[in-house]
Amino acid sequence: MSKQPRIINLVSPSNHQHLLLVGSCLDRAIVSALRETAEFSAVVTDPPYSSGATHSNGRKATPTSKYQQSGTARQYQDFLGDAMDQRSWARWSGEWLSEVRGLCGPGAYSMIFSDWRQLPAITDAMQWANWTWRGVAVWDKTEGARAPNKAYFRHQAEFVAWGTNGRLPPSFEKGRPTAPGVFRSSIDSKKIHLCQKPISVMGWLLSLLPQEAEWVLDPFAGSGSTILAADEAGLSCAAVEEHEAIADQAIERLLGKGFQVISRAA
Amino acid sequence: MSKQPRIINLVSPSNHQHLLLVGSCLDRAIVSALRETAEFSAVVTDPPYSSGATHSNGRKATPTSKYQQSGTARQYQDFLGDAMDQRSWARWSGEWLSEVRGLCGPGAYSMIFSDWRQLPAITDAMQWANWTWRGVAVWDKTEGARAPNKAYFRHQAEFVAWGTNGRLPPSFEKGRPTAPGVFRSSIDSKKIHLCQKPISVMGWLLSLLPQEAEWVLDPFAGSGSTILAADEAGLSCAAVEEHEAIADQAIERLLGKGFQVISRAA
DNA sequence: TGTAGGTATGAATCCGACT
DNA sequence: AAGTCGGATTCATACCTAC
Repeated sequence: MSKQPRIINLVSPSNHQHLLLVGSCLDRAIVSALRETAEFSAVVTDPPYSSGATHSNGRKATPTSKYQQSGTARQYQDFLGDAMDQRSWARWSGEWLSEVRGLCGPGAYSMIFSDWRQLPAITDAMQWANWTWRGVAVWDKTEGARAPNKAYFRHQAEFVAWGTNGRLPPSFEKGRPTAPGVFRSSIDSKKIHLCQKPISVMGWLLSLLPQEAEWVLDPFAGSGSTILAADEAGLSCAAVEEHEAIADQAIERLLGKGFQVISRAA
Repeated sequence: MSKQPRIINLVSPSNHQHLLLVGSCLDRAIVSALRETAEFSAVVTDPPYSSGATHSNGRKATPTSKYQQSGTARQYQDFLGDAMDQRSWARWSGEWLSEVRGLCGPGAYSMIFSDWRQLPAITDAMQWANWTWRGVAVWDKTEGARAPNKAYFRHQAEFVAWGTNGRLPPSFEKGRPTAPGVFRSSIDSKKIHLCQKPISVMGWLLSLLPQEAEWVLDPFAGSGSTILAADEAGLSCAAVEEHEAIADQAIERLLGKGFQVISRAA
């Protein structure tokens, strides 16, 4: 990993600052750049799942061939970190969860997407990394999910393991609505990333944050949905993406929404 | 445990046979009575969760003091098996899951309710007991259920870890609709058991079974919702309940629905 | 039969006081 | 000091009663 990571400084039409860092969230230079940025109020992210490994060729396949149905025209960039076995994945998850917790203030939230298969591993990893695990929220993808088999319940949900860095954040406004534990939203039909989350889903997660929250961290940025949702919620977001080509796609998406690049380092 | 467990033989208005066995599903006499009954097509159950909060209430002895909000007037029977720590609970779950698998035919389903906290433990236990874990279905209790904390996502879902005894059941009818992975249904307002599941929810689970299925097993019967749902689905159900008083409440409920006792053993 | 208003409820959770 | 106990909190919903 380079000593001087590529860092793109962005400003949104509504005048919030955001950061895109190209590299690994476990890289020392990235971590110190993040530490200089802010004390984060939340980690909201969708890590690579490394799932689907009942058969060995499921594990060997690249993500796009594994997760896309045959005949799908759209091509996605393969993303990194998806070929580990489950134990390595849990261990690796514990490491980045621990690393990002060090960048968070007390009472900060972590909200980590997971499919059903990795849910036990991610909740273990959260606890190893000293987050207080507090629940599992559900994104119901509704009709968009396909059934592999009539003998199956449709895998139409994704899960969000969530917790806090120690005690809960102290202050909450009166009259604030409570956040639902199940959120229904179909998958975006126009995606630039295989696992792209709808902005409404990311917005639902961010709705839990207290009013004082300022900065949100997404160590696996992908197409940048967290940045867009954070911006809508009046928050700033630092997003890390390891894959150059995916980071470029994210920047393109943000520029298309009227974001402007203020500076690039390295 | 007695050598001669109490066994109640019931017949429903639609003329299906059901069995209620009073005792533990790990008791030898109960297990051999079940073995003589049938080869089961599914295990559908809602075991005691032995769950609880991060704080002191979690260690309180009785389910009603743990799981009911303070200040509620409604009274329920406390049930057994809810005071284990997490390691014992996982181990115990593995044992009964293994025991009941021995009573099932190839391709039989297991569908086990869990709250968010025990979900990783129950999926581990399923796998230890040699069930093939195939997914997590979600019962969305809708807006009605809530924990009064604004810093929380509402704990409005219960989860169903499900799998099969080896390969999937072979034959499925053409044109059969697929079963949803998320099912919305509010809690029954008139419950006789603290954890009573709506019959519609149990019916959703049973809708996955192949047409040839005949007998369903519920090792933690509680108020007998599985029996009622099985009867509606044209299945027979053998239900085991350890707590005498709760078994009596279940019988009363079934008699109220027009079920008749044909015979009682012991 | 329909509508409006009142009330009890939730497989909790937190905090602080007490032993 | 660590463990235990008691009471406050929360709001959308379903159900009941009154009209």
